[in-house]
Amino acid sequence: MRKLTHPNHNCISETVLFSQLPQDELNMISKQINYIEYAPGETIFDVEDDSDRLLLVHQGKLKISQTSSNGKEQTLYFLNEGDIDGEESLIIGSRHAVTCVAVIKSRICEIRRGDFLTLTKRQPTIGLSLAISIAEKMQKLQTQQANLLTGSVEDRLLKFLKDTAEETDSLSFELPMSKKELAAYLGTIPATLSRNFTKLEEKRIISNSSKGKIVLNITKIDNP
Amino acid sequence: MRKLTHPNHNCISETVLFSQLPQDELNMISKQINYIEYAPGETIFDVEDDSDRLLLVHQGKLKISQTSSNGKEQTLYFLNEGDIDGEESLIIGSRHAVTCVAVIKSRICEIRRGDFLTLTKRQPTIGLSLAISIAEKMQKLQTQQANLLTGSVEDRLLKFLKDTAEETDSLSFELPMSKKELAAYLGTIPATLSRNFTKLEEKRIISNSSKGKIVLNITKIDNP
DNA sequence: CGCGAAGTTGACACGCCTCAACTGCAGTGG
DNA sequence: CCACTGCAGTTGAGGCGTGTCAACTTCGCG
Repeated sequence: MRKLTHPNHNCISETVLFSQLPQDELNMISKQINYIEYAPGETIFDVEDDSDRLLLVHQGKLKISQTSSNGKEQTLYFLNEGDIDGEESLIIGSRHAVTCVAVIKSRICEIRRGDFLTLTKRQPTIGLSLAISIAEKMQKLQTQQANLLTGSVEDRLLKFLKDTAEETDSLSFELPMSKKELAAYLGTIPATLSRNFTKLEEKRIISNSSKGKIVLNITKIDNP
Repeated sequence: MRKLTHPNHNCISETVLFSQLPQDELNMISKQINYIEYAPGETIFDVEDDSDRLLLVHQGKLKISQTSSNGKEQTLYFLNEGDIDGEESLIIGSRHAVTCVAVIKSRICEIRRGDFLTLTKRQPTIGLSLAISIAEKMQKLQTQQANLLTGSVEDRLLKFLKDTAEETDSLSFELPMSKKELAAYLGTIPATLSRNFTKLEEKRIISNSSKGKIVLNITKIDNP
């Protein structure tokens, strides 16, 4: 990690969490944030880390994962440009068993818990914004994990591909991550994932055109 | 469901969510809550229900479950006396794919979303309380599901038994729910659960004494 | 070119789900 | 009071998906 000088870009004002605040308040917060660059693979925080802070992703991609009692690691979700994370740690304190690492080179604005708490006293309305932010994340996490809990790897993979197609607004796209990472995200291992890609190809649901491009052969994207 | 007269018991003031509010505010909210009794098996809300409201469980036991795309139902958690639920629906609107049913006869205080939103405008600090409440639930849910995602049924069952022993503060206890429900909670089916109970008995980890009582044979409860 | 990681493919075993039959128990009604 | 019914729970047989282990190929990079 490498601490950077204050960015001309203002992470704060672009965030829904703070967008309602008056200008002078924004200026105060700006002085309290750290702007930090992380190299690929670097850990932003992990289980033993107790320095609680809010993350505003300015550039790059982060991965949030969880390691359960038997030692297996499960990817929960990714953070991309503009995403916020760590809202819970602001109010509860440290997050248990959650790890955050940079997937690629990333630049992040960080706000420490203490600074945030004093802010909430001056600006009580921010609590509601925070609640909204957390609630949205919870719903996201909930539906993600519901998919993991039920259904086969094939089901999960297909659902992921459909979702990706929807996001990119195209039936032909590249995977947003490596297959190894995708396996961890889908709660499986590369070997099994590979077989399921083959399955879908044999069923003519996808075709694997040149250079890792995925083509979905579905007339109607019927996601719930 | 059966609407009851206003309870002499005040759900509101006992809830952390509202405990900070002044008395006159508490009185106002009290007029807006509904006090309702649900029979066992009755649905409090489900996927298609869009009447968003906060639930304060006064008596009884409720079950929150989720049905994923392939039709399988997964129990997420239970609500007991004093528990709150539906915080997310207050601010986001309806919760997707989540169902709530009464396990036994239950009495619940309900606050409608609209009423709550006007409340937050008068009392902005309540937003932070709400955020805390949601964040805590999110952590709970997160660790619960992490256990589901990894490890065998046997692991999950044993962990559940240990947790239950810890809660009841005794190595000898009755299951807090039927084995059928426990199966759904552990993400499996009764048949598989039954076999795993047998496994644990053969390993002398538990003994199934008279009348459904479980006895854990562990010198040290070594939960992480 | 050579190294290491990513990805693929095969053999294999095991856990879990499916289906099904059977038992035990509680509630119901004749 | 005792069949009848229905549901919870158990047990068995069987099959499929998935994790494990291992060998091999492919790819990217110094």
